[in-house]
Amino acid sequence: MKSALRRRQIRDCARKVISQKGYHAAAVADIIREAGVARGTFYRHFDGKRDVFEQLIDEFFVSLELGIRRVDISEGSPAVTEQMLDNVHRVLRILFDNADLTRILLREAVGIDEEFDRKIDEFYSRILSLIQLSLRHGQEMGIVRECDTKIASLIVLGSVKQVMDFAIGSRKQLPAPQAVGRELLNLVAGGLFITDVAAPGGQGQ
Amino acid sequence: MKSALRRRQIRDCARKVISQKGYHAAAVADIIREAGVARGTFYRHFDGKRDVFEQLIDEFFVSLELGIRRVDISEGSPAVTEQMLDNVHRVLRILFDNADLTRILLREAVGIDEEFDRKIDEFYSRILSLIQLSLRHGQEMGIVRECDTKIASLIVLGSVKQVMDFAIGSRKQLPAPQAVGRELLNLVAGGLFITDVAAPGGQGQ
Amino acid sequence: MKSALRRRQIRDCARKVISQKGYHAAAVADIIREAGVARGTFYRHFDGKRDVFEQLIDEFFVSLELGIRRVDISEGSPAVTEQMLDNVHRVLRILFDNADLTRILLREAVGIDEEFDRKIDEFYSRILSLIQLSLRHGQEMGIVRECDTKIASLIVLGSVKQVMDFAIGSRKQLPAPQAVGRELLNLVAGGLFITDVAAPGGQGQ
Amino acid sequence: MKSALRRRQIRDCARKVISQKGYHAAAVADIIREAGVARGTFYRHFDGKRDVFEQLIDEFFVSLELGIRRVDISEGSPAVTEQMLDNVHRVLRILFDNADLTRILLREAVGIDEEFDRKIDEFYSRILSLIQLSLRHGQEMGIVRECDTKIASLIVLGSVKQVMDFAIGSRKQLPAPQAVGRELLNLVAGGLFITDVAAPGGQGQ
DNA sequence: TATGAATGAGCTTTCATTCAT
DNA sequence: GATGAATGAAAGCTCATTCAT
Repeated sequence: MKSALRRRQIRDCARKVISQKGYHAAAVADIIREAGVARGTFYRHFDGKRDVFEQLIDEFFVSLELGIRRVDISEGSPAVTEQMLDNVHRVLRILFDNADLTRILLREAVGIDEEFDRKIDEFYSRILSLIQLSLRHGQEMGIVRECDTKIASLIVLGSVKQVMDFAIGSRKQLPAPQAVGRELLNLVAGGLFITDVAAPGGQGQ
Repeated sequence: MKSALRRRQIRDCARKVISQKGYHAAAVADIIREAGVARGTFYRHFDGKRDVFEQLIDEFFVSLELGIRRVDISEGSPAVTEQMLDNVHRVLRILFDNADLTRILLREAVGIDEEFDRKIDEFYSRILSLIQLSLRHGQEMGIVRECDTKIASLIVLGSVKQVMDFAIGSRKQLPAPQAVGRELLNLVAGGLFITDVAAPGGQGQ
Repeated sequence: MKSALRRRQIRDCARKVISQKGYHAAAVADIIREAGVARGTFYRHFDGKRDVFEQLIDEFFVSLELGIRRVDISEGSPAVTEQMLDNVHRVLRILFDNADLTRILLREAVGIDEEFDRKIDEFYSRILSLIQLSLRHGQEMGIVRECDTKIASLIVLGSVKQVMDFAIGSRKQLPAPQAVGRELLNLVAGGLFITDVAAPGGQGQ
Repeated sequence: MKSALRRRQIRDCARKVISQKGYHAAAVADIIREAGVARGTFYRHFDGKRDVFEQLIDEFFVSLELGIRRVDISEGSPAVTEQMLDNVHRVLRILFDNADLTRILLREAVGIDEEFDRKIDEFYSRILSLIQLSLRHGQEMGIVRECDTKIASLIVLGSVKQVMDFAIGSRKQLPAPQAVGRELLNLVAGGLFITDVAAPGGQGQ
């Protein structure tokens, strides 16, 4: 059981170091220095730098996916709208509470190698499917207007990612997650801004 | 003048190689092999791998920023809505026409090093300012509803990025830019989907 | 402690290789081949070629400076003349016993770079000060005739260097240090400025 | 004939650059920049960096060797002592007047490669022979006392080199060559082995 | 003759990983 | 399990030299 603790300790240090220096700039030497263990110890617990990193990401993926509950459309369950908003809220909270992992996901996990890119693509694909499913349910229940739900889900995802990226980037101080959540929801979920574009599809672009 | 051609040739090869293998996986050796020139030739024209890469990105930034025109609100100019839509269209076209550079921008230029991150952050900042300015103009003219224009601009940017990322990722075949543009505009610009979220701001999350 | 041994082993090989091929011609590859270690091992123990070289020189400087004892002019101490001669003898012995380092100092450590040149200049400055001090003491005691002790010390140093350089250069076989020492002393110390060394070596060499 | 001028111009620039930066640090690029010519032009006139350098040294050797006249012991010629002193004076003047070449000879021409080392050794050998010959003549005429003329000549050479090295090294300002020459001569020539130089100490050092 | 773009051998250095203790 | 010295493939880069124009 000692082993599991060691593993976690090293993983935490890797998380810290990588979120600060970036995946490529973070050397194994940095991680073990931070953890106060020897090189060999590191390799006893992980297959290598990529491995710790992958575990970090995997773990975060699990957290996030656990935060997203499938919309329950059976009798007596809460309003679909509310369930969707709750999902967004939970996810935002996880992202805010794990700013370093969020940073890693958005900024460091990109472009590691093909296989890793695929893994991340697959994660986002699953997220997109869930969003799309929710939107479809909303449409079925007449509370989401007709649209290409594929693209709509991309917009939801992209918006969350960009807002989080901004929140992370502005080092000064993170905006309160509640505030960000509210704004985001008002805009994305509540209806956007250009009030009078009557029949946008008509413009023949 | 020959020199400029050579430089361009190498830059084009770097563009190809990096968009295929990624920044870190692409070695200078790969670039010069692709270009069919000697090592020294590469270093005669560029300070190093990072330098070509930076030039690639810089050039792309210029293209993109040239594609975004400030909204003209003087008498007799086209409707603000139309100008905004034109901007989105032009940018989408540039992104689609330079799928490899777009891929590089979205997937490879992230996490190179701190200085580079800053450069990209600054680019996005400028873009965000332009979007925000347009939205403010729209509000002044009563065609964009009241909202936090900062976050709204993040949503516009994030949406475009995510849609493009998806378009790039689906290797099979890129969706027609027109189609993507239309959908995106309908949704982002025209108003979103959840029809009846009455007063989401009230929930005080 | 193993580490210190490795370090010494590599340093010794560097000493051998550099004294044979010269600083510039000696590649790190040559040193590690001689030492039978991997590239990484070399860089684990030294910052680079310059670093080993500097350590080599530093170490030699220490040996040499340890060989030069300040002239003791208190009651009951050996004659100043004798102490001066002893110093020259000790230094000559060290130089002869470390012919390779002497060669490195005289022939390879020159013109490496500005900083190194300064380091060597400083070493010689210290030596010159010691020589000058001895001469001054000799003058005070009336056994060294009046002269510009600054230039006199340059002459002593230059003579030793040139004689050693010659000894090293004649690859065939080094002259016996005793012989060289005796000649040198007779001429520099005995015939030069020390006025009353009546019949210094009996000239019989 | 234009060609000869070009050659000289480039050689002069090489002289300047090399004396400032050192042989290894001075790149061909530095030399041609200083000379304001193209790379190809440089290689049209010289076989390479080593070649200019060698020419520089060769030329200096010629100057120096021209400055040393064989001692004339025929009837009616000036006193041998005077001829010897004249030689030293002439050489010192050349060295002082060409401080940059002197610097190159003493500090940069050492340890270039084996062949070059040999060339320089041979130069010094010739100088040593001339010195030794003078000393022998002096001995024959009873004005130089008995000693090992080989080592005595090394001492003369080493002294001059060291004094010049010091003069060059003290960047502040070169001591007047006359002063240095006088000091040097008083000590080396006057006080050393020449037995009957009546009152060399008188010249007010 | 002058030019300067092109060459490429060869150098230093890094760092993820292995393995004997 | 822990250690850290050793490994060596692989990368970036320099610069003296060549050669087509």
